[in-house]
Amino acid sequence: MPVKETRSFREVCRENGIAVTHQRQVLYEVMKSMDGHPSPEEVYARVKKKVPAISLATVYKNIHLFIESGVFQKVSMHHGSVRVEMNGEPHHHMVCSKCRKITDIGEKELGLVAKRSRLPGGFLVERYAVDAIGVCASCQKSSC
Amino acid sequence: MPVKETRSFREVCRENGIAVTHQRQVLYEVMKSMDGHPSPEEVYARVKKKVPAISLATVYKNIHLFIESGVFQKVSMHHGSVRVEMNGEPHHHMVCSKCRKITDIGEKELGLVAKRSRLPGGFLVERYAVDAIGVCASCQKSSC
DNA sequence: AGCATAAACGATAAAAGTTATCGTTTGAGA
DNA sequence: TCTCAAACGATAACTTTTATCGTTTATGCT
Repeated sequence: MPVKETRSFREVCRENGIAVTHQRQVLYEVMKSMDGHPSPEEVYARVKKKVPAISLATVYKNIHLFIESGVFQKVSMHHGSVRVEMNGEPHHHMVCSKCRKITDIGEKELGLVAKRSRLPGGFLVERYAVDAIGVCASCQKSSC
Repeated sequence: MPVKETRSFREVCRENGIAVTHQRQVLYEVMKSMDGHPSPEEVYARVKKKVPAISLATVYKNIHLFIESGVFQKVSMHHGSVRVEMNGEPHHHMVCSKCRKITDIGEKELGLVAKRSRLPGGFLVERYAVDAIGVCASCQKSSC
């Protein structure tokens, strides 16, 4: 049994002022062991094998907690609904992590990018989509 | 009334083999006139002012049609459920537009990025999330 | 260790976003 | 103008996520 891992999880909890529960710990360890970019349902299915009585709500609540605490990250700023792009010009996005606003920024203004069309594994690039994730000017001013 | 716009919409429809309906045309023009990255609900609210009887389902169906036809684009490829990132190393993603698989790629392998922490408008960058969107090796081989 | 309290849990209802169904209406080509 | 496939509106259903609430558990204090 990995004592070191256990300790680091307890430390993570202490740092963030959250309780060390059995469900939380198993969830953390299962997620750590998963490759790729699982959805909450996939995580739930895996955790359920070890803690059959766990609730999906608990999985969601703790995934959020881990993300808020910075233990894990969201792959994308999950926009909640489909967003449509009508701007035909090549550009990227500034995404505010507080208010979720998406603002266009031109390729040149962003100051990017090596334009490689082949990546390792033979992946053929059609386009790059860059999100600069941070805090917009007005959210920096407001306290909330 | 913008005859030129009307014509270009008719051409778009002809190119894609879809009918020119009143709802479709109003939807197209409203979307063209909107700044930013509206959600289907926002588009629906706007279109409803001009075509009060329009159905939300029609808005969804046509937004999909426009995206499939390449008239507009999706802002982000991975939407549907939250995806969690457990890989702590700085990296980005290769997203296959055919099979939707998301593969990690290290910052150095990608050969990217200007590390600016301030962007125009005072936007404060916390991190960059880069999606290289294209076709993965196995999808290049397969015909479908 | 025992106890009080706040936090977390499970079950489940509800909300939000999206898709499917189906009967009716409409546009495109003959 | 007529025919028929396509598109429409209404709405049910489905998926994902969040909120509610009564019960259980972890934590800090004695």
